[in-house]
Amino acid sequence: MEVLLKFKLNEHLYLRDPEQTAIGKAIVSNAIELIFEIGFEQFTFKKLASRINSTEPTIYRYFTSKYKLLTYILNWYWTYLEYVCKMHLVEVNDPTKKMILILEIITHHINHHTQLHDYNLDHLHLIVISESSKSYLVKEVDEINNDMMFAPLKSLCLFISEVILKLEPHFPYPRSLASTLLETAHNQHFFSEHLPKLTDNASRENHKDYVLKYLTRLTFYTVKPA
Amino acid sequence: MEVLLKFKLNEHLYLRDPEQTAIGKAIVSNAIELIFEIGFEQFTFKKLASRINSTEPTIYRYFTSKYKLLTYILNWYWTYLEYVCKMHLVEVNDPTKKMILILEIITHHINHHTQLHDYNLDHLHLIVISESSKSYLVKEVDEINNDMMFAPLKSLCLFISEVILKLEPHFPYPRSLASTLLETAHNQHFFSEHLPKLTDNASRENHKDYVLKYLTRLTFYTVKPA
DNA sequence: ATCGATTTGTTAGTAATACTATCATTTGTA
DNA sequence: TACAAATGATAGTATTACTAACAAATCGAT
Repeated sequence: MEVLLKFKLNEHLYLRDPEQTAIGKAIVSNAIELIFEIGFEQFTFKKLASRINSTEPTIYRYFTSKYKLLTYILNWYWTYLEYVCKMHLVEVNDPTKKMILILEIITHHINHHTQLHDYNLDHLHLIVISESSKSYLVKEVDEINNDMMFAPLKSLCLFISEVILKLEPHFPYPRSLASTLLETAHNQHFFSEHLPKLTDNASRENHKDYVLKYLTRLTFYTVKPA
Repeated sequence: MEVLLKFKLNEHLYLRDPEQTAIGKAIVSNAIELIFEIGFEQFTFKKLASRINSTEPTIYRYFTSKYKLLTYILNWYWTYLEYVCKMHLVEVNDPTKKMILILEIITHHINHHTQLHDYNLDHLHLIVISESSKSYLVKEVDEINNDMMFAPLKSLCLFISEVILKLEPHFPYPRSLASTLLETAHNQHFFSEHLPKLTDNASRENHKDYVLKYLTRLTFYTVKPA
């Protein structure tokens, strides 16, 4: 039996569902690799087309723009992350242990690289770190949001906030802390790697370990009552 | 006597110093307005040129690209913010009061809109919220950093980290907390306004007040010893 | 007030980007 | 085998991100 993770994502994200065809899957997985290699600004459909031995119009038949494709990839990631969190937390009862697991998952300490999918998760993680904010930091954010295109991120955030509330039922900022942890996981990793003066990681390495320790302090001190 | 704030910024940021000429100042102040109005993605030198009744080549004689111009604007902002922090903190001795003032300044609660400069600070604040991460979340971050183009942000971060250490001398993450506070001030403001499900501000308004309260909790709980 | 240097304006041009249209070909499916 | 759907090939447009070349305006020092 072959098990394969497939997430049916919001239909506004694509014209043709890329999960349904070989070329669609090639578009997404090669987009991840290409954005990883050259960054989102340099990434074009023309370059992607030539990488998969296809043509621009074919890619446009799946995605209307590179922003939509990026948002699709990010939505896949958020959906995947929530799935992994739920998998790991299902048999854990202690809220503290739950929270630690969540921090380990969002900093990519837990090996969730089972081959249940077609994408390179290490590269995807680095894309999320560098590019995820570009999907919502745009003038069109409200229309995009109306089309539910950030639903997976909101859902993950809600899930984490519920664990935070189990930890401390009267904590007044569970959602903000959840979104802060997700965002901070990204920017502290990026800073640790590229702008280390903005962090306290003097080692110039072990970015994931550093971020996990910092987030652990941030979380458990912030939530506990005075 | 006329007092005017002028910051001499890193020379790698421009070809010709925009503070030195009327057209240079027009480029920067109108760039702030135009980016505020249409966002950085839609912003072009051509549109900016027509807004100041000039031409593209003139702007290119000051800035080599719109990214450099954005980085210039952000550097002006970080330099300005550190200046304002130092102004307000100079006669305050209590570290807790210092820290509260810093949080008020970075969330734009303190009226630092004295007309000592040519720029619209409210618009600049909103640009910083939406666009600042785009200056460093690029593939060229390491070369840009080598040219000291993030020095003002690092300097501000260091300044805040020193106040954090006065609050709690053995706190192990003063720089990370400082950079987290700056980044979180932006993204929670943005979320509160555009993606409120990622926050606990149900009011759909008073974003600055909400962010200040949240950051206050985050800061003082995180730094204090267990 | 004049000369020379610097800055700006004008015009034009290029390569690349972000698409779209059209039609031929291939493929998968009933 | 036939038909629809997907893909490929080709071409084209408007815009963007620049650069070149030269003329006009301005500014500073004498």
